[in-house]
Amino acid sequence: MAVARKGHSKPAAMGESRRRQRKGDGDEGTRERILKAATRVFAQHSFRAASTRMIAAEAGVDHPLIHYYFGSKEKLFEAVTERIYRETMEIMPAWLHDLSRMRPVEGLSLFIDRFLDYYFDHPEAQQIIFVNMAQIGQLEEIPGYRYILMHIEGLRSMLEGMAPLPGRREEAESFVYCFHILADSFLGAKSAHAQILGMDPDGEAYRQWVKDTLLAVFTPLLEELFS
Amino acid sequence: MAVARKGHSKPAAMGESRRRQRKGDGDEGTRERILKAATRVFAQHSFRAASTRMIAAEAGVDHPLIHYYFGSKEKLFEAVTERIYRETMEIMPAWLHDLSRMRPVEGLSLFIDRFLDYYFDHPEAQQIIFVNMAQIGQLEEIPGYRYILMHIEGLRSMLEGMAPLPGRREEAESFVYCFHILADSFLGAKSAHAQILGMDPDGEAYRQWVKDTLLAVFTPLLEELFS
DNA sequence: GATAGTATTTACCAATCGGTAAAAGTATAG
DNA sequence: CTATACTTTTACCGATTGGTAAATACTATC
Repeated sequence: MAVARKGHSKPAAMGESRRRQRKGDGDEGTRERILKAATRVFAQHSFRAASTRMIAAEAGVDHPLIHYYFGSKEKLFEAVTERIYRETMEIMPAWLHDLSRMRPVEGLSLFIDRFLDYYFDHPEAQQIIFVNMAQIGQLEEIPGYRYILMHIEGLRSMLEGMAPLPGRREEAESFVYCFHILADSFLGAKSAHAQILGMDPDGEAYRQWVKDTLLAVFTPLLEELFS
Repeated sequence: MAVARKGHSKPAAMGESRRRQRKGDGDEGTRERILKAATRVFAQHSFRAASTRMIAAEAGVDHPLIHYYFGSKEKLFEAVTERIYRETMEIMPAWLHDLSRMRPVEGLSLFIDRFLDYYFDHPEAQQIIFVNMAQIGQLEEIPGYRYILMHIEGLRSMLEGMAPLPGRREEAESFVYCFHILADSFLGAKSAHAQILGMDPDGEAYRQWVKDTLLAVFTPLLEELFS
């Protein structure tokens, strides 16, 4: 008779034993494949709208495996948001590298390039934030939203720690906050913006439009802050 | 035996016959109560995440009445978005009244006040746009998204027709588009922003923050456009 | 009061949801 | 080979989804 576990066991023990049973899939391990599939699905649908069956199908596994490895939809979502938060916090400092020795507008341009480089390669982060944004602060409290708030706050505090942010404090804060919110919309709802603009959401033209638009809006404010 | 209709009949005939059967509810008519309840529910949940049962409960009716009056969830959503689009298009010109004879920054300030006055009283419009934004342009095509796109486009073209929008055309377009996207986030996801800011989403402090923030970001750009 | 047309309620349907129990498969340790 | 632990699959549960059929309630007209 199978043992009835509560929660789930930690299959990460056992050293190196699960890494050969997959077809031609680059042997990732079931847990990792579920996590990656969940990241993709949660990037397209809010926590409520996403279903464990969709994630299982995306990962090519049977849906009970999700509960075997993660226990619940909530905990899977938490694992996804936690990883994204951690990875983003690791990469963020690189975006600021050498910016302080440049002139403000050039620094902003380079920052936007680095920022867009990363998020066009890892769109899920901004997408997950965007599709769940309307639910944050609402009555229904979902574990994992915590990491979304920390993500927003992390980006904000990093940008505010950005070398020189002089001028009136309130305007500097508006600069940082609005930059993030705008970028989150352009990257998290890119298919909508691209459709409105008549562009391919994954094409170079859209990327260039995002950069030009952010520069056009924030350059005057930046120059005012430094005047 | 009851007649099996396909679709649904048009209960709007019969002149004046349904307006007395409700308790103390201000006698609205069932159809109108469903439409208003649907507007509230669709403002909090995306089209997919909202359910006809939630709407029926919100309206205080049995859920088959939704299909009796509107035929399907899609058509109900379409009715909601169509009305919001129509009402917004009607009110928009008033936001621009007398703005052209003012100095740009003062005009922007007054415009923001009128804009926020309306959307703090009618938050559903921006909320519905926001919670469905990520799905627009995606594969799944939902009737009613059309009105959302028309809403965005209408606001954009109205603002661009705003008396003088001089300067480089691209920057003027960035101004208008980003203003709308930012405002949509501040109003459509106000509970999230308010939580991040530690404010009450329906309080005067948050409204003031929105105005100050929009002014801080767009005043320098506006002045540059007019220089 | 009978009739006809509208409005509402009751009872259902198949599909899908998150989640669970238990059997079946698979590998390793002794 | 056997015992054991881990992994995967099968089969289910109750709840909810959008939607429908049919019965009932209501109201105005004749």
